[in-house]
Amino acid sequence: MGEKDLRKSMSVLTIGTVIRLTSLTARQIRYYGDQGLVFPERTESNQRLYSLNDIDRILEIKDYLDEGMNIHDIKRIYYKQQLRKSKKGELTDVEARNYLKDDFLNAGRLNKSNDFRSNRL
DNA sequence: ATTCTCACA
DNA sequence: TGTGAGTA
Repeated sequence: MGEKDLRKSMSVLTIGTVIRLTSLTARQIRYYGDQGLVFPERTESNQRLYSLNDIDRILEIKDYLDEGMNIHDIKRIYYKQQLRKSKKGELTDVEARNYLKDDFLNAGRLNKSNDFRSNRL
């Protein structure tokens, strides 16, 4: 990983900045984090801090949502992407369990109607 | 002035 | 998802 990428992964932007850069509401931005789609850091005062990479991902999520996908579909996409990145590490296995566990928990109550799993990446 | 969590007439 | 309340 180069220095440039390192800078892009530095969490230094407050949610206010993210709002201006993405035209999304604080509610939506925080929600993506709650769903494990982005992982902003936290300051000692519990303030969320986003990186430029987070901005890219948030913008991407926004597009996917506009294209009709739901949080679950997007989760699957990033889940598969990470499987490809780390071919078979122990960390992946652990994270895989977390993703699935989280998936099942949320699947228990809400939306059972949206069952179009088309976007296989 | 900003952001955070929580909850819903 | 919006929004208002009550904080930090």
